[in-house]
Amino acid sequence: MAEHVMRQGSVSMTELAEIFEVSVMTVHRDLDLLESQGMVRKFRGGASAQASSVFESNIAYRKTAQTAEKEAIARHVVGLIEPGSSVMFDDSTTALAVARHLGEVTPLTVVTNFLEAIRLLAPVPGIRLMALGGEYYPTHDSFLGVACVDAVEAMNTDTVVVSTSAVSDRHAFHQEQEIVLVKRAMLASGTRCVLAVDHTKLDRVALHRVAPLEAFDIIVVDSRAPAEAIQRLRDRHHRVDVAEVTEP
Amino acid sequence: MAEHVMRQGSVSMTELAEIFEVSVMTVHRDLDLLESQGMVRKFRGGASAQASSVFESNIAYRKTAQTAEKEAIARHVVGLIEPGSSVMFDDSTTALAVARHLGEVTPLTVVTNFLEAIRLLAPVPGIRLMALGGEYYPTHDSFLGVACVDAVEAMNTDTVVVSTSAVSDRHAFHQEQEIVLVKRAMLASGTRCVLAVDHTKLDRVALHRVAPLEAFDIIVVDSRAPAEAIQRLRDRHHRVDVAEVTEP
DNA sequence: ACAAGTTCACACTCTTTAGCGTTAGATTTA
DNA sequence: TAAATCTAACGCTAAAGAGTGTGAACTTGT
Repeated sequence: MAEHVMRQGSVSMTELAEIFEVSVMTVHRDLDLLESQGMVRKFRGGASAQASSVFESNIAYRKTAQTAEKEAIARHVVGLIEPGSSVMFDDSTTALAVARHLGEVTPLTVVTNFLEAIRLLAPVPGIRLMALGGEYYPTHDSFLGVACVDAVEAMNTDTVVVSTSAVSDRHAFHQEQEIVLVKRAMLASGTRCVLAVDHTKLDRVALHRVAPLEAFDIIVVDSRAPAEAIQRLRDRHHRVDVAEVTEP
Repeated sequence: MAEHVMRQGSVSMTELAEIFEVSVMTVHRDLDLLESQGMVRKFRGGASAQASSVFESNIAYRKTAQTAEKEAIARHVVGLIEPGSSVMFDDSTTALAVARHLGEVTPLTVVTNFLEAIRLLAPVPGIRLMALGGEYYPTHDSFLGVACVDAVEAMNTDTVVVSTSAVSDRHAFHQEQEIVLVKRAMLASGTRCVLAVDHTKLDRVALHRVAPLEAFDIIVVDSRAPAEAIQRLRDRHHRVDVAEVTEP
């Protein structure tokens, strides 16, 4: 339903009800949900799409996008992690995919500010979980802010895995300042830093520079990335690992 | 079933199966669960009770104990909190009862290291949630350790609500060092400190002293506390609030 | 003031999930 | 080795939950 609102830009309640063959009440409920997630805006009589920049940074959307690619990247990243070491990662859906596989490389110390990952890893045996505190941001389902940056700076892990919303030839970018600060702090406290991004992030930019690509030791992309984009990164002396995507 | 093991000290599988009229398989499953929660010890053919000091500090047990009292205390404590202020609380089941009611006094800033409370409050509108990071302890479902103490010390809230496992005439006690350190830090960072304990905690001691009762501005107990115990606390110039227990 | 739009409360259906027992196979003890 | 005990796998049942629709009450805009 969200997709239909996106395409049309603006749709009326009754129109949506007819298209999906459901009652107006259900349309209301679903749109309320989408609105609370920041996907659409509601107004009397209908709903309209959000600016794309807004909803692209929204969890509900991010979770559904490029799942196959993220899964592939996650599997590759987990292979880079050695049992017994420590890993820190941020509040990205790519990191969440990584988290799902961390039970396979125990024992492990895991540090994160991402609540969903905390929920996921808390019951896993063999994982020593450290949470980064901070102010809770519902739109990201994670803890950010000064308290979080402080907590990151008090730690050091063997591996840091971060993902950013855009990557050019020279820099990694993100649109939100709060998140940029946390990611930067993470990069400073990892012995080895991994940038995990799917192919849709390449050759794009966003408002804030997170860091130059030299700050990362390894860049992991999925195999749907254009060969020439990968080559350009390699030409700049970056180590680029390509994760093979299996599913359609 | 846990209670029966406690009373008998040691029981055989088949005996339990007959008493509760269930299959031996079910007894196995339930005991495995209780064992993973640290409530009992299993051996071939049966199970035995844990030392009482061990299981009293165990979440699974604490959650089921004195729920009516905790509910009454929680309602009273919530009444002490003003909308717009900030509250910090620890990983006690009493605090969890308080958390359930915090949605009634919004807007509010809430700080805690208790994962279950975080799960509970994260979706509540009107609550600005700050999480205290640290190492995750499955037995308490909370974040403790140096990182947590540091995080607490970096904050200041209007009200601090803590509960301890034992309270004498002069001190509050707790049996675990990690938790004691966090509670102490919390007491130091609250403008007003509330001690919330049900009547079973009174006139008891535990291994570690958390703080003298002077450190608390208000002590909240339930109405099942012996009148003379309350009087003794009041004689020492403590403000003691009594929360009326309604349910049986 | 009226009509369109919205929200609330309740009931219904369908899916999911938790708990239990049975059987069969593995492990341990005597 | 034999008997007892434990574990794993499968299917069943009952309870819980999510999603939906209906009608009444309320709000908003013209």
